[in-house]
Amino acid sequence: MKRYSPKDIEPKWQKKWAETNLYAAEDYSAKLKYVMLTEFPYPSGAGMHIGHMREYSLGDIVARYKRMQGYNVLFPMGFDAFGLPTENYAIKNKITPQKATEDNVTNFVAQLQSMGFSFDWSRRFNTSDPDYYRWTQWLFLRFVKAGLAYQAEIAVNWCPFCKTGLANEEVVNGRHERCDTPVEKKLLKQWMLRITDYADRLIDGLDTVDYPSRIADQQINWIGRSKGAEIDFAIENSDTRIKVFTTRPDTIFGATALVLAPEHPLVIQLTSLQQKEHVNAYIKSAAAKSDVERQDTDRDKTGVFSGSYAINPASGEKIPVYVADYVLTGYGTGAIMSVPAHDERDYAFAVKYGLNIVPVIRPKKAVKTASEPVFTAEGVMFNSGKYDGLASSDMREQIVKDLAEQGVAQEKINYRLRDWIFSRQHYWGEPIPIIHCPKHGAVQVPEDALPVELPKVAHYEPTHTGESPLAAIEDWVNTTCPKCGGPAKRETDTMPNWAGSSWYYLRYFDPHNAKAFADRKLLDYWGAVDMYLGGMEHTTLHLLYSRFWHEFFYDEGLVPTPEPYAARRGQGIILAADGTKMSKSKGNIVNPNDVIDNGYGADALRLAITFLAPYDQTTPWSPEALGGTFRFLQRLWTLVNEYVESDGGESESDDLKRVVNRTIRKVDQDLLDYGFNTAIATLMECVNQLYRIKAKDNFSSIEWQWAIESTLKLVAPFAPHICEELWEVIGNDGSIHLESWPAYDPAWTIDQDVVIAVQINGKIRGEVKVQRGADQKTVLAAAEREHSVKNYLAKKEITRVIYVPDKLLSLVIN
RNA sequence: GCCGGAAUGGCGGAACUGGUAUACGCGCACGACUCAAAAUCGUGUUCCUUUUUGGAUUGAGGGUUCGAUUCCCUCUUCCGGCACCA
Repeated sequence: MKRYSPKDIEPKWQKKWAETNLYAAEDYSAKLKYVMLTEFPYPSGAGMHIGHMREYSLGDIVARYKRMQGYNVLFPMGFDAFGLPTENYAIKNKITPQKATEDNVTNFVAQLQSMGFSFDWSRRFNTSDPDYYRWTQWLFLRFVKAGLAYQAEIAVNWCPFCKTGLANEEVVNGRHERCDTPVEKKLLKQWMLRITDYADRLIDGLDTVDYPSRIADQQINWIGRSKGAEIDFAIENSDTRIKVFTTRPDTIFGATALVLAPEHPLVIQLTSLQQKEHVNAYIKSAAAKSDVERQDTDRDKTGVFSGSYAINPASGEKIPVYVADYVLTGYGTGAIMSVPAHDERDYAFAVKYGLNIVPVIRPKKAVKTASEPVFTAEGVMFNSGKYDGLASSDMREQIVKDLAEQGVAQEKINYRLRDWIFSRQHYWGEPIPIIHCPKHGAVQVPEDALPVELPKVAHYEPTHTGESPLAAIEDWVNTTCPKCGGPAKRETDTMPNWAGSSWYYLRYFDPHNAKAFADRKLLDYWGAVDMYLGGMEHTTLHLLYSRFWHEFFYDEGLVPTPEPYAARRGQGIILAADGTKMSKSKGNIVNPNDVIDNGYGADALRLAITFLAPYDQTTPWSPEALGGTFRFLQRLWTLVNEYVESDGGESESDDLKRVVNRTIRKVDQDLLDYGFNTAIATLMECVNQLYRIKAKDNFSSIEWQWAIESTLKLVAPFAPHICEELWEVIGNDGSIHLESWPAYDPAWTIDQDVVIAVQINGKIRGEVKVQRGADQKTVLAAAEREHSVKNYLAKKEITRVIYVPDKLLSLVIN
């Protein structure tokens, strides 16, 4: 018998699968389609570590399982090639980003192939291919045409290290999520996408798809829909009105001040002569603060009196107008009514500046203990004129209605979500297909002139000026206006790296189409992605962005489904063995190729990654796990080879049928539930059991052939190389991966005899073996004969008997 | 502060709608094979006490129940997300 040597068999089958294009998906098959999508990787210089391989291993298991179940499976792979890391890598290595991408992709493909994943490589593309980004540009122009892409001069989050503007989603705690540099504000004219128009759809659409609640909740949280009202406050001795947003109109009688963000456009106008100096100084100091400082919630509230007064439209009271930077510009109206008695922040501010604190809501039930200074819950209104004695929750809308009749209020929904800043001041991205004409303004590049290709140049380093390096490439920038033919300049900003990934799954359906981003008939055939597996860290970035694009495309009639992904799952992160994140700087990255080259092979690695923990759980890597999965494969290898070499008689074991039928049932169920780790445990148990049975039984030609073949089929999605090899060893032609998934006979998954646990006063005191389906009387009689039980029953009276058929007998005695 | 998730042997983890807690794997111990080691195979392995018997045990405390890892209440710790969003 040959030894199990992955080094010999794995490359052999990888080559054969590639040559026969074994895993190619068919367009328009009579079979049911199944699109298994795993997030495509960013081809960095560092290569992939085993964390990446978790995602693809899981996707591959499902893809192979579905294929064996008779689905026409599309399991594609491509590369999300545009973006900063490649640009930085290229600058560092003094090569072009094009070359860097090519090198990195070659490396990535080799890594993926050495794992034996069943991707349909014929559909592969890079988002940086002009044939691909042509359609990214084309789709962007659809946003422009629909008025969902617009230019605005705004204070963007600027990363001084990466030298580019960033989207809201890319800033975490005031820092750039990729490089951890604190972001600055920079006033730039930017292209924006109106994702806020889709805020409600992005929330409501979640009801129609199968996402884990933590993913859905996170998106809902991020969008941050809150219902409230906008209320106008008149300024004393002036026609000016200040609009505030509040979710608690019911507390309006307690509003004892108006507070404006320092950036509010009316601040200057409202500032009195005496206060001018103070207010100007305050605005200046607020502007000097970084986002990190301003977002620190522990910070003392600061502010300054403007010198003006407003009139509370409900109470008619005169209240002071303050300027304070705890009020944010860019959310709501940038102004609030301050209700110190019922809001923690307003309370802290009021205490510091000596503002009136007027309670207007009290708890429904009188509380004996001293009430807290701030009462933020619902309650009963008082100090509130005609609303006194009514429930605050009931009156919330009524007050708005009443104020609306006076023309000073309206209902309003606000979102935390901001529009998506879509311009980046870098070379390595899709050029924004716009030409700026002195006469016609921003003109769209005509469809037949797409793609607007990136010029191939030697120098593309980012600038400090906020301008893209493309601006310096004169013969590219200077062009003619598509409308009038006069001299014009190209837009020099590029798209963010989230652009290409916002629609890539659609391109897999028709990757080589030169006439459209994808043929409509193919889009109709493949439909929504059936399962999308990816990282939790993309929930409020890529996943949200691509849902937005897709929902827009649906409205434009470009795609057949309102949502892109019918189901989504997020795999957990694999940490280093010490429980910290794998990172290049710590040098604790585990490279899958090292594991493979060490002799364990891809199959053992795939099993180890999957067996480690539930797929969605963050878990530390354990190198020892490889030993276990390798031994399992070795045992499988030996078992099958011994079977081939033996010439037994008839099988005399019923256990054989039982074990295999039960294994099929359990693995089936586990794969349905994504219980990959328990599926592998079941397979290990199965092989162990087969060894035990074999020791007492003959290897017969029929029962054992069925048992061995079924077992191999069950293991095949998890460890594809060894099963393919053993499939050949036992004398089969063709690939095991195109075989049909084994079915089980339910009759053979149950035992004739069952062991029944006997509890006495809640404690297990013994067990009895009876026939399946035995009645209570029989079991009780058997239990009473059982000597371990007998002692407890002596001289006692059984007061109650609970019998769970085939499982347990519970006796209560006194 | 708000939203979500988790806590089970020395370790990773298992346990269906409340029904024999610790499956599977790692590690460890002992044994077989070997001159020896590795590899492989076999046996054992929650803890305490013990010859057996017995007792305790799923982060802590309480509750419901014949019976709770599972349901309810209170609390602790950890992880992820959001956060001066009015």
